[in-house]
Amino acid sequence: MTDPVSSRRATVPDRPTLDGLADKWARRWQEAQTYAFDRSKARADVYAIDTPPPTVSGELHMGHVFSYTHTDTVARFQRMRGKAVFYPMGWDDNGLPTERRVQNVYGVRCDPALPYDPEWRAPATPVSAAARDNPTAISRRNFIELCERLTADDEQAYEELWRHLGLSVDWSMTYTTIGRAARTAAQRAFLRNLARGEAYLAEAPTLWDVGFGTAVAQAELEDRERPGAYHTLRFLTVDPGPDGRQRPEVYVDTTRPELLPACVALVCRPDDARYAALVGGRVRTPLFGVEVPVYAHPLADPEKGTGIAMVCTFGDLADVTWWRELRLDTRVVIGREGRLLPDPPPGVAAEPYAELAGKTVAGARRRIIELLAESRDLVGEPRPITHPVKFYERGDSPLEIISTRQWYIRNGGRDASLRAELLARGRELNWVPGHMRHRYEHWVGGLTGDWLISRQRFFGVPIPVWYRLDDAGEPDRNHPLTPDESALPVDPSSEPPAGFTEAQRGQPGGFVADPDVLDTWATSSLTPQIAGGWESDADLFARVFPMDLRPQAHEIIRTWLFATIVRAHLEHGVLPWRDAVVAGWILDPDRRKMSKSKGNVLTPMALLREHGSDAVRYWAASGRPGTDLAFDPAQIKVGRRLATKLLNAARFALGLGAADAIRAAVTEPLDRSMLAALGDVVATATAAFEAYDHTSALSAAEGFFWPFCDDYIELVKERAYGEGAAASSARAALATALSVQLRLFAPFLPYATEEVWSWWRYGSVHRAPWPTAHEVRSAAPNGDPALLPLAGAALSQVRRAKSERKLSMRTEVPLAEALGPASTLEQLALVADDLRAAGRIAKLDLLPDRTPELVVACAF
RNA sequence: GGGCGCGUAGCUCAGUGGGAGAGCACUCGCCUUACAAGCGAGGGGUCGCAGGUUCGAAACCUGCCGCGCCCACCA
Repeated sequence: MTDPVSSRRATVPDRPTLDGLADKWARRWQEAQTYAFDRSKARADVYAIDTPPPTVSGELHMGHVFSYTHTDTVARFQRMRGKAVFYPMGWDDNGLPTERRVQNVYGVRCDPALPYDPEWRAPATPVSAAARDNPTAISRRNFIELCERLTADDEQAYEELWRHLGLSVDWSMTYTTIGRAARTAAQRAFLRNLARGEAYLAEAPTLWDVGFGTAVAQAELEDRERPGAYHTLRFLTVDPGPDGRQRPEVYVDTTRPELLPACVALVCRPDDARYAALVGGRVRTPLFGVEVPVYAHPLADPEKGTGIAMVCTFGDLADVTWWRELRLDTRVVIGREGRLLPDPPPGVAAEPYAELAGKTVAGARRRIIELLAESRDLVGEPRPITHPVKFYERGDSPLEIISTRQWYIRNGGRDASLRAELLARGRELNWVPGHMRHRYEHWVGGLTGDWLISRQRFFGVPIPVWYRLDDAGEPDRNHPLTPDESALPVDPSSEPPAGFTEAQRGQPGGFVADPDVLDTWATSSLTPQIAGGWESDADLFARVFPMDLRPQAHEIIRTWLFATIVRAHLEHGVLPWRDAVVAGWILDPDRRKMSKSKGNVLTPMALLREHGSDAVRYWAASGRPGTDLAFDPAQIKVGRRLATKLLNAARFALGLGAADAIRAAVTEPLDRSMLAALGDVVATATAAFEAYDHTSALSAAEGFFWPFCDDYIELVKERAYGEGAAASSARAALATALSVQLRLFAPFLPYATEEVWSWWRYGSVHRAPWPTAHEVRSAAPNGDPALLPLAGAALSQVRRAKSERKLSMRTEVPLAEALGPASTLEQLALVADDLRAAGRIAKLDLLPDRTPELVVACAF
């Protein structure tokens, strides 16, 4: 039997249409719980997906549609193969993107010093640009309420889009990264890291975003090309030595003259003869007259500027390296607001510094250039350059480096053995495509420090820690107070630690809360644990963890993928998943990365409504993992054509009575040939899906389907109309082919296939078993796959004869002669009746000939 | 500066040692009772360039050119 499900009389619409299918089936799938995870299945029978929770930042774009469709095709394939597919959705609503959006939409800023105002109401509509520039200060709690309100609206819209697109998600398992489960998991994991010594608190130079007022991590940096200028400053040597052995002055190029009061040394390369005599001596900074040492260090680049660098605390990461390795002094001048501090650092005279105090970096730079020019310590004119400047990837102003106290998690950045373990995890992971592994290797190999996880922000998971205050009111940061895991999640800023009362907050002998929140990656690095019920649903966790698949974008290998591996390695000692499939970009038709600002009219929902979800999914599925894909409306139209064709071909086959004939014997050579070829297609598509090559699976199915329609159906049409064994053979083959092809297309075109399935089958095609080559071949044993292409080629020649004479295809051919090798003609004889019927050939002669290939000559 | 990937028809892309392909676009036809939102036929490429390996290279090796992405220490 080809199908265990008993067939029923087909009920086929007269004019099938794609319109309205998404609304109809999305609702029915929800009602029928078609995609519900069956948690009675054991781990071996589960396929678990660690879905990327999209950032809740206003709108999903076509890039999301692209990559989430890929994952959905995999989920549907695995489900049809009999796996219980664990496919939750998450929303990443925690963190800076949400805060920024709240600030912009409502024209507010958070001031944690303000009291909560329960009467305060946000503007009902997005505010003007002017209001954004002069934001209203509101309390932390008011601010968080706005974050929650805005993300709730967005998440509803996101879900609607995903449902319309047809993602086969189990929506009962949805999580958010600010939700209770995520806060609990993030705090629990942090506390365990702390208990094992993997999390620690340290005071150190930190990358600092002035705009957001928070520290950021190495993984969140990006370089941007910015205009700058070299300023040549004149330093005087303190002691030129006997006979002026050393030069009396030295010229130093800097792009940041405003950091002159923070200068702590000059550095040149050890082998640089120009400055060799200076090394070990001291020079005096211009304007401030501070004596600083001159050192040699291999990091100095003789090609840059004058070849000798001014080291400041801190202008860039090289300064940090020199400061640490050369044990330099610390002279801090830049504060957390990005302005020069009111007081000069130790050893710097108050008088010229007062000219700079309180100014922004840019303002201080303008003023110090004037001062240096007046004192003739600025040599020549500033020379404009363009150079890469470090930014927080979501920030608007260049990062500063400020010494602050922060929490870190060990990630191998300072620990060779942990780094080696994490590199080994990367090699253990199955990367698709394989070359994406390099991104991981290089990132982990190039780490310069541990993972900074604390953020001086508001809408995030609070760091679950308090500090005891001594009698002088000073916090004891060496012995943080932690909650019991059973108390999680906690908000230390509104709950006291065990053994204290709220009245003791901030009092000597009492306690104080750590004011910071966790970086959003410190939560989203736990998505397998959050979604899988870690420590809250042990039964579920055992069935889904470690997961099978992590689908994600390549630009967050260094963040999300790496951080997730770090957390699972530290907590569970395993990889969090077996396979990582990395999606490519969506490009504009002009080959540039598609940007939200340019995406204007291309909102996903508008495209889904205009072309239909199956059509958009078809376009998305034409991109393979790791490969960029141009947005192409023409491809969407092709997808729509395919889905429409599927409806019409099915309508035709079922109209012939194929549904009732599905169990009849397939006896005719052409029918057996078609099914033999289809068996090969099934084998190809299955192997492709197993290798996450959904594109090849689709093209195999599609490559079969069009000739099936244009040649096979045309060839058997006349026979299938008739009576007897030959007719029922055609109808049975049509029914089997339809059933198999619907299932092959189901992962890509879930709506059209489900619609057709509903005309004649029971249940959902998405719960039907994935076809097997064995199933198809046993329905029609010993088929010769070559017959159908041969018959198709012969028919094509007849069609060409008519086309060249500008005749209708229904024109009768009085006589056709088929010439070719005897063996070919023997094969053709097996399908000659079908060929005559389809070509409207009155008389067909088969004439053995020395022509190497079949030639069909038509006489009219 | 380092790494990774890409370069095949006008466009979007398959093809990894033996016939240069698909879809779209284009041209010419066809009311053909599943589908005119359809069908049939056709034209179109020195496979980025130059060497090498091989009986044979779009494919393998080397170099170069161009494009993209990721990373990199702001003097």
